[in-house]
Amino acid sequence: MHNENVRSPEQLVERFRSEGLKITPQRQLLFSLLHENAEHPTADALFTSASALMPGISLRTVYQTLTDLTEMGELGQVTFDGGAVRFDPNLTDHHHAVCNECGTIADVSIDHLDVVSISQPNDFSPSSTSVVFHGVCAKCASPSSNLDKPTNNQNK
Amino acid sequence: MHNENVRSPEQLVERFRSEGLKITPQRQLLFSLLHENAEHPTADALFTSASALMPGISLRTVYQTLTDLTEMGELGQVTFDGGAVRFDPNLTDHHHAVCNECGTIADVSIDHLDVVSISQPNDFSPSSTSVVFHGVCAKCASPSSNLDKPTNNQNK
DNA sequence: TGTTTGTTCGCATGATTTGCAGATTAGGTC
DNA sequence: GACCTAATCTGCAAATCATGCGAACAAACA
Ligand SMILES: [Mn+2]
Ligand SMILES: [Mn+2]
Ligand SMILES: [Zn+2]
Ligand SMILES: [Zn+2]
Repeated sequence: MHNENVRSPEQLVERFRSEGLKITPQRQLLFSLLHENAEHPTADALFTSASALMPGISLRTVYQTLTDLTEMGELGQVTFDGGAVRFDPNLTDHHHAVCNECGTIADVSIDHLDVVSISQPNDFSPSSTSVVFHGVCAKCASPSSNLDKPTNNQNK
Repeated sequence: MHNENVRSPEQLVERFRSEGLKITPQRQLLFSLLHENAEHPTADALFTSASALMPGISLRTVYQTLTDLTEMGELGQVTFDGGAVRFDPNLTDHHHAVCNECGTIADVSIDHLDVVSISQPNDFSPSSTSVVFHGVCAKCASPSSNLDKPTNNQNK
């Protein structure tokens, strides 16, 4: 059982405590909202979710905590097409597929070898490579499941 | 001699004329500034260049013209890491290499990439795939040519 | 030269994110 | 439990990038 991607709220509490940082209700709430969250939420989306559970929480605090986590390497950031920054609890090396219809962003794991074989632009030493697929996700493509198809395209 | 990438100022003038659009000095200036421009400039960078040659030109007009060209399919747009939109006269299918040192953005020909072989995320039908390399460009990497090394990292 | 209609320009506004400072509180000490 | 203090939270200002809007302007044409 490997866990290169966990970051449970408990682990984050542990990390914060070990760094001498305080465990506040706001932080704990955000830890839980991020836990196993594969939606690549924006700061504002997390603020909305958080506000429902903790009325009065400040958007500034959400940004602050997300920035802290990012600087600690406990959270990833991605942006697509100039939209707002999206936060990604998935710290594994992976890529993304953005659906033009519903706006969902799915993780795409690519075998390391494949990417390496591709990363060879002349005169350039890439330290990282990101691949973004734009298209239509399975849910939006299947003509049958048109009933529960999400239509909230959350792109900019 | 093929020219899948030209868009000379003259051609754009022709295109605009054929669409019943007017040929203004502002538009002509921007056409020339974009011609064979491989710098992936932002709207503001183009505004600065344009202002030097045509004092009084409005940033609003620059945005307007760039948007028009984009909607006409005569200009591409790319964004990196949440920075400002960059405009790309290179309409061929290609990718980009961003230098962490000097911020330059180089085109990466798709010939070097076998993207098709990699474009197979499960349950997803990609209509386009973009690859971005982050790293150090040849100029910044070579220990010899440290003299004329550009240091203007224009990232956000 | 005059008319028409698209264009330019300046400013307001929207969206996202960060800076700042005072109010608040977590966590340790007695 | 009361107290202290540094860290944190919060509200608001401000920076950046981009777009909406309307009045002034000018390209195209008769
Ligand atoms: Mn992801
Ligand atoms: Mn390019
Ligand atoms: Zn979809
Ligand atoms: Zn460089």
